[in-house]
Amino acid sequence: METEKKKILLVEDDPNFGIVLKDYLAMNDFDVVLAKNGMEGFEKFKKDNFDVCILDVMMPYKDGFTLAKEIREKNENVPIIFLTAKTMKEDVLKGYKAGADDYLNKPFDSEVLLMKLKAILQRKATGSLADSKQFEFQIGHFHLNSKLRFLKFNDEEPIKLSPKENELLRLLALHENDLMPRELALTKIWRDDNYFTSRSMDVYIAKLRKYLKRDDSVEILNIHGEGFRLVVKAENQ
Amino acid sequence: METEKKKILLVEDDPNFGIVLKDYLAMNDFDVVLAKNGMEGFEKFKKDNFDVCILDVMMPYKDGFTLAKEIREKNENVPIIFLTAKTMKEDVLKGYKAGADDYLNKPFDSEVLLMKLKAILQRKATGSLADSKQFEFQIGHFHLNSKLRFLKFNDEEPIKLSPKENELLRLLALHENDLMPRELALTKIWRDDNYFTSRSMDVYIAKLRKYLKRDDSVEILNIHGEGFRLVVKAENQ
DNA sequence: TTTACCGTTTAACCTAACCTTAACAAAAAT
DNA sequence: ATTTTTGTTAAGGTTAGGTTAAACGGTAAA
Repeated sequence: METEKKKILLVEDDPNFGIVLKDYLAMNDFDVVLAKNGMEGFEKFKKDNFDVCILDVMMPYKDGFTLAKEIREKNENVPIIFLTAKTMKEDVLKGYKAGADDYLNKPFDSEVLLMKLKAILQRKATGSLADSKQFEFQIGHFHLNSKLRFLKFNDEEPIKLSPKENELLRLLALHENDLMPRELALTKIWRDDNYFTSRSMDVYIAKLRKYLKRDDSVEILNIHGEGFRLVVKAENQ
Repeated sequence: METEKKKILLVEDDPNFGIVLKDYLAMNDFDVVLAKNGMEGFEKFKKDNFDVCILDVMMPYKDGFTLAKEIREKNENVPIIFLTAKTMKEDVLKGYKAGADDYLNKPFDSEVLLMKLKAILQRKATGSLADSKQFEFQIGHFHLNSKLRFLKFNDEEPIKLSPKENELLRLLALHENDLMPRELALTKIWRDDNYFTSRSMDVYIAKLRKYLKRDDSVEILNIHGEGFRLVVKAENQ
């Protein structure tokens, strides 16, 4: 039985918004610690154990992204949610979002935040621990947005991905340059490991290869009998 | 109760335009202080408390970005709106980094400026957690007034929206450029998530698409099995 | 009361999206 | 050489979504 309140570190420089959000989360049975800038946030993070961190990206002195990196050095697993301005251009945010467990555009719907918190804590509780949901990736010249299910190559029209394409590419990206075992994808995405699901997966590998063809520095290699490897060759730029 | 007029610092080097804009804002119940260059702007900023700053970017001696940085050093929270030439793109990004809350391309629609001012002041007041409080949206060239239930395209006759059309578009606008999950709309608007309400929602999506067709830069995309996405493409002309 | 109107739901039909399975070719392992 | 695994394309079936029109139900005008 888990009767303890979940602890949230909230780092937000706007004092009005910070307090409103803190109260709202407290009302919904979270234990919230509010820090009003990146430095204070990091101090508070070191002194306690948090279940989730919610970081504003745009803060003076130390932005949310920098803070996230420091937090990651201390703790690889704690889920991080970024709050970003809606007016920021996507390419500006690309870098920020990569490495996030989730993000929300400000202003946002408080119910959506609660949903996300619930989902993240649920995921952690059910033991799929290291699998906290990172869903944006830079893959060579591609940008994968796994939440909106699209793959963008430079400035081209985004390619829409089907759920299976998306999950598979995401799993490969999580193991970038490393082995992504067949069995892992089959159990995680297909929920069953048999001849047919295995063949189905091969079909999806072929589809992904077709998409990724436009960037020579990216390819999916097979390791016979083991699985696949998403290889991103280093560029000179 | 907030009966005080909101105080605006307007920094604009073109004297004609500056005076016209000042008068227009004054007419709309703002208390406007006009400065005609960056240096004068900073002096006036130090001597008073402003709710918003509107800064022209291109000014002699001290440009708007530089001024913004100085203002930020004094006050981390005051909202800043930039007025920029339409052709600038790099500079816009630079502006965001300096901590802009919004920007407008010159020449601009004075009503749009009012809208942005209202939105920003609203956000500050409510801490932007105002999912139930935001009723006006700029959607590309459209303006949605969700309280009065109309959608206006440029200067055309406003389109009257039915309650369902209105709520659905509002929910999409709240999630602009992001996923608006089917389930969210169904539970929030239809209060029930079943086959029929889902089909009903699709009908309303079709209606909204028809309205939005007159602006090429706005569209409602479907994310199969997940929900919809109101996409507003950035203008480049 | 009847009629007209409006917003909404339901129905119907069609297309697009998605996933699996089959089939055959190529590569790797035995 | 034979078997197993993988690469790839295409056909098939299922479900979700796009769209239009008719049916429904409530309310206001006649």
